[in-house]
Amino acid sequence: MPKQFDLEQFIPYRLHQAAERTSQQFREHYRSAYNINRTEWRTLFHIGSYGPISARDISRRSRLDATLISRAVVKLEDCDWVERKHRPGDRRGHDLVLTVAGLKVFRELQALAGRFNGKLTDALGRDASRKLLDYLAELEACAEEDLID
Amino acid sequence: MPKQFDLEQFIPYRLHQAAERTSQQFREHYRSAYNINRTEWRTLFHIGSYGPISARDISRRSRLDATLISRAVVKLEDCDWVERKHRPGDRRGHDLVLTVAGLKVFRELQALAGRFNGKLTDALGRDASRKLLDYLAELEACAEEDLID
DNA sequence: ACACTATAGTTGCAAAAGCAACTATGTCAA
DNA sequence: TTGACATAGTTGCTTTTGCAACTATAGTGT
Repeated sequence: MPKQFDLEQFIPYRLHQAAERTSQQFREHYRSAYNINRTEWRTLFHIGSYGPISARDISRRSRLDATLISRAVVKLEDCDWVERKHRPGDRRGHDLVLTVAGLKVFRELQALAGRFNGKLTDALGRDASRKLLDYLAELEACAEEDLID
Repeated sequence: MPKQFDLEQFIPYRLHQAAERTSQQFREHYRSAYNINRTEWRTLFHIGSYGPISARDISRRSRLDATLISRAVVKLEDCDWVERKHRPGDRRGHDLVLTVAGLKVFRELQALAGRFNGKLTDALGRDASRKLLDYLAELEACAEEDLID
């Protein structure tokens, strides 16, 4: 290995550890308060933030498998938080929008996420937080290329 | 929400996205080359890097559920990459060590991980990479505290 | 009209992860 | 000693995720 490879400096590993730990409390909250899982809150946020939007577009944006979004939408419909309407003239996809109840949940979770993120950002410092997001964007771009010989 | 909360700036979300994308190629490799999963390579790396070590200590270090480590160790034993020995005087835990074959796999994957990480580090720059790891450590420490309310 | 291809979404199945309950062993103090 | 508690690990079950195959609809070219 080139210069003593150390697991603790392996970026994908460390990113995953940091992601797990920083999201844990947030996950506990949306689980206990709303009985939804990660895919479901993400789907809710995508519809709330970018809707009307199709399941396929949520899948592309979030890079989650279309299957996951499909099931999440069914669940969110069952909760009466999301409605789907066929786009006029195309019976394949749907436009997904939040219901009034869904919007309420979205706003509550969004406010919580904002405060949550605020604490992380404050702890790190505004400048470092911005740099962190930049680094992450660079890494994501970098991961498009071939990283294995 | 305080100042237009944007999903794309939600640190836990972005960390997870970056982790997924940067680890994808590495995952594909250890899957196709060695038929192991994430928990298994991590367990292998912990034993290779820090062994002899108990399953419980791997669980603590990696923050993976003890169940996962237990099953991973069984799998790695089946591959004849890991051996377990009772610690003298305590029949509860075991010391886990790599076999010769396991060491070979470990070294190969370790070398690959080193090159892989090197490319990420080079893309980001040495200085930024170091800062990134620092930020991640800070965030992980921060996640120990109460971030909700 | 017809075949061919692309798109949107769903279903079924399998792998992976997470949780609670369990066995077995060790520790400690009354 | 023995009773309470702690530790290490395993088993069974459920949830979550991931993949491949499928239906249905739309577009394209001949």
